[in-house]
Amino acid sequence: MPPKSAEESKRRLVAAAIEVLRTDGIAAMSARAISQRAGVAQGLVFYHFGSVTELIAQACVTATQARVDLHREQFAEAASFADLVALAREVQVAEREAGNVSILGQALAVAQTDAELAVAMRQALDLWREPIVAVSSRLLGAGSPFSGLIDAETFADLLMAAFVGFELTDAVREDGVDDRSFEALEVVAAVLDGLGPVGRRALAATLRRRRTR
Amino acid sequence: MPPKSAEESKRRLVAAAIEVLRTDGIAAMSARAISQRAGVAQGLVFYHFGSVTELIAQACVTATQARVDLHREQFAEAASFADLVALAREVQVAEREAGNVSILGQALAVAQTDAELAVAMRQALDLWREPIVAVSSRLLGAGSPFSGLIDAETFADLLMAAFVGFELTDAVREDGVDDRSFEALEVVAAVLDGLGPVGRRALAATLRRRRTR
DNA sequence: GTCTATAGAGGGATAGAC
DNA sequence: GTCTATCCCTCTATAGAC
Repeated sequence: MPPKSAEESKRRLVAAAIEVLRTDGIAAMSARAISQRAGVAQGLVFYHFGSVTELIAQACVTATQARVDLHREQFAEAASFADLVALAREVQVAEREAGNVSILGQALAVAQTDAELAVAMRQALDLWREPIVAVSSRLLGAGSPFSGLIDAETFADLLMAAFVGFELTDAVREDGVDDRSFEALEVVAAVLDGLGPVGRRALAATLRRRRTR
Repeated sequence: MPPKSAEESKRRLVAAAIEVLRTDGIAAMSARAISQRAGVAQGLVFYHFGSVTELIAQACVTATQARVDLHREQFAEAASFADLVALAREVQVAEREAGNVSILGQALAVAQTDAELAVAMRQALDLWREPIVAVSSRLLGAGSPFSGLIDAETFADLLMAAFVGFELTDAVREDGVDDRSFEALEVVAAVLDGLGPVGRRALAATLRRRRTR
């Protein structure tokens, strides 16, 4: 059998790492488990990546990049809070299917006490952050009735944190995906989108009161 | 040396488990590491708890119970959204100090693929959930201008998810605790609390439009 | 570049003395 | 109830053949 190419081996290992993380969890991650699923020798993990941690790090970033690209057009189209919630719901379903958010959550947990993995997780989170900040800027930036209320970057960070936390907490519930959460957010979005001139004036007045206090 | 009591050994093991989880992370959890820090024989982990996982599970629930009790009075006093945000900030600081939210996050990650641990994590989350639902009910329930807008339980679940996600994502950032997030929430809370009659009417009108659509 | 084999450490869990 | 000692397994990482 001719030796496979280096790129092919690395690709298979990265794909296998995601698969193992997805199906068996972070506790089951090992060079043996990953290389076996990849169909390559265990030693290649260290030859190509140096350590298991580094393989996991690269796998998380690579997988996240692919998932973000998948939703890029949808992010570009969202133009209201209702759109944002609908998008969040679609992304939640799609990413739960692919297991990517769960992967991020599990890797994040390890990254709490692993500086090397923390660097990679920051990169992965930044990949999601970029399109989310773009949407948030459209909804909260100049020209919107919420301009100056909340910083788009801060809003995006809160959204992402909630997303990760939702995925982790939801998995330990017995009743599966909690549709009520998204329904509640839909109501909030409808209110925010539907605020007429009167509502906006009241909002502006409240903000003025707060600023001059 | 006289043998210590069973209760004392169990107590020490539980405390040591939390300590190891807090300082070295979930990846370093082992019967050896825990028993060494507890100053007892390694075999006692299995004698008293049956398995390392079960010890971790009980430790998480016990530790969470203690932390929740610590904040109970503050929860009882919160009567506005501003109070809620201020409370969240205090809890965030206190729990970061104690590392309890980080512990929950890491245990939750493992619980994604460990049914036994998932049961314990549901119990731990429910301990936080109870006082949070109580506060949420006061803010969103009958008599409030938001009555019927969002279910208190759903709101509480979202809050908790955001809290866990915030702790996990914040830890991998280079700039530490992001105060801007809480400042942003303070603004939102002030708006919600400060909505006068006009704002509430506008809100009610928006909700009516949505319901009859 | 890929493979097999293995060293060396650490882990879960149990047996049996006290 | 607690301890020490141990079995057996899995893990990371490396060495060396091809």
